[in-house]
Amino acid sequence: MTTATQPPRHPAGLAQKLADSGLRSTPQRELVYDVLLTKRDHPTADEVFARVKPELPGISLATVYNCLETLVQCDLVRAVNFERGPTRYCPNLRPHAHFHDEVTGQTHDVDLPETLFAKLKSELPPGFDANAVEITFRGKAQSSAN
Amino acid sequence: MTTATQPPRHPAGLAQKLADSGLRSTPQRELVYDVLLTKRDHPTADEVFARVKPELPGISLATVYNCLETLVQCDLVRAVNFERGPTRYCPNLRPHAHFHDEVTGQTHDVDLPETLFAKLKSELPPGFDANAVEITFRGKAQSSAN
DNA sequence: GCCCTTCTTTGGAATAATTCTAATTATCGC
DNA sequence: GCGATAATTAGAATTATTCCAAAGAAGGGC
Repeated sequence: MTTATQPPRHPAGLAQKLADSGLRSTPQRELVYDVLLTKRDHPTADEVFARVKPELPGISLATVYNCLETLVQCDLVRAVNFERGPTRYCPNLRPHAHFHDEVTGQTHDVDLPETLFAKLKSELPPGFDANAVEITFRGKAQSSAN
Repeated sequence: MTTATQPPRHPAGLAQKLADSGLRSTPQRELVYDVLLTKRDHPTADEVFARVKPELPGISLATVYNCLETLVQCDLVRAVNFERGPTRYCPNLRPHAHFHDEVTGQTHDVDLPETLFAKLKSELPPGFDANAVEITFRGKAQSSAN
């Protein structure tokens, strides 16, 4: 048979962004990124590992951690922490907040107007220069739909 | 000599708040709380342990964790998490945000108007009911003063 | 004041998430 | 194809925290 390449399910941006940082595109990195884009439910490293393994059975958990860290470094993915829970990963790059449902444990993205982020930064006392703001809500969401 | 009692350096509120929850006031709890009130630099459990030990050499780290957890439960102290770092403790009960200085690693309280917290909650989509909002800034602070 | 129950503390073992390490494997440019 | 560099792997190590079972206080009723 001929060497037919599988169509990549991930945006072409990945290889480029990696190259920008002097890094290589690898099957592991592509697949981890793909998994994040496919089901955007803020999975933990363990969950990503579980989703990735069927497609690439030889992959190790350490590699999943490495890939996730790499994607975060390349600004393709955001790491989200809630209290002491395991780090979760989010491919949504727009500025947004997170809502943590205390009942289901699910994390939802909440889009907020840019102006609010600006307003928050403007409230800082003089001498404080923020380059990032993180906003987390905790409470109950009516519907459990993602 | 007479049994002169040391003046408690912690507010009388502690014993009361504990009693409200059916808990007892103990030297360990008093001292841990006192340490938090005395130096409000958002110490970790380890740091609290180190500050408490000279006064109560027999205290164990597990007890410090227990006491801190108790104080949080009684709403006398807030637990603050920043990324994956160890939990820090804050006796400031006013609603406020935290500014994490990337250079020094210090955490500063930032008072924000109540209206801003209300505004944030009002931006949530219908069906989302938040009972807490956490705001964390990350950046550089001009002065390293606490 | 003593007993009983309940609450606390304690030290050490256990756990969870993550990072580190050293060795193997893959990839790129020539 | 070769050598240098980068990436992956398995497993050990680390960190922060929680769990556990036993020993130690403390208050209430009598």
